[in-house]
Amino acid sequence: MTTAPIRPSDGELAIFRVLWSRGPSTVREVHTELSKDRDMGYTTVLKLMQIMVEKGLVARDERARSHTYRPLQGKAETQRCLLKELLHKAFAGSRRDLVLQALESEPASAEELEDIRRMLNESKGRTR
Amino acid sequence: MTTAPIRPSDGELAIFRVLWSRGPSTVREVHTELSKDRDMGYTTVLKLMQIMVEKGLVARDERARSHTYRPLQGKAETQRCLLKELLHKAFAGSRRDLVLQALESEPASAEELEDIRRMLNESKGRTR
DNA sequence: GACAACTTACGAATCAATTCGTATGTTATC
DNA sequence: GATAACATACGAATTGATTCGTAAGTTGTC
Repeated sequence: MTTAPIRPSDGELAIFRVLWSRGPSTVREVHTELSKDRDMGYTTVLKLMQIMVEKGLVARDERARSHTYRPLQGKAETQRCLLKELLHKAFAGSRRDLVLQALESEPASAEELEDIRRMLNESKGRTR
Repeated sequence: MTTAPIRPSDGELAIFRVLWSRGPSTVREVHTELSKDRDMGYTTVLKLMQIMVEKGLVARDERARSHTYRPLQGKAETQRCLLKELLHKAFAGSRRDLVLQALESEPASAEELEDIRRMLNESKGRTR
């Protein structure tokens, strides 16, 4: 991908979440999935996904009657984009502070902390 | 602080940043500070800070002609709030993924990585 | 006291995101 | 082929954040 990732809105992000986990999906499938969390109309999801096509966030396959949508931005890519934004807006660019608060943001399980510690130590030396 | 932190908007966050670093400040002081980054009118900042008073984000001391504003939410508190939100919206609650992407979001200096690693190892066992 | 400089208050325009109703077209089934 | 079920298209209302112009009050200086 040559273009920089675009910061999706909250609604768009919710749709991305579904597309990332399910793979290419129809509006109905996405709507069904999202309905588990919050209550929203079918056409609301449809409209959002149409807008995402316009913005180039997703591609639409119109061959079938029910169009299929597929994400044009990767998950990791988008996550980094959002994190970078927050890093600058709320942490004055200090990754250290961000990680610190991330670990205190909610009670972390011992395993989770250990997992992160391990991951970090394994990447020793892998500085870009 | 008994009340849960409120998620500030981008503009509000920019003002918080100034108040956190300068301490209680007047609108003029905040405006001067923010003007270094982007161009915005004085009354824009004033209005924003007035809204923040209404929302209970800042307290206003009206004794002097130029009112003085002081943040009612702490920095760490607010950062955790924002991170928690992003954690759920974009990382499906996986702190591990969040930390991972945070470290790859931009080239991290060797010292920075080392610093984070140290911090993490020192907190060994401090699971809440 | 008149004037310049500064302050707050506040209404209103703008913009993006979100939401949904309604219109319209397609498919399948009887 | 009529009907029900389901699809897309699209206009429009709503909401929240942001922006700023203008009015009106206060202060200090000549």
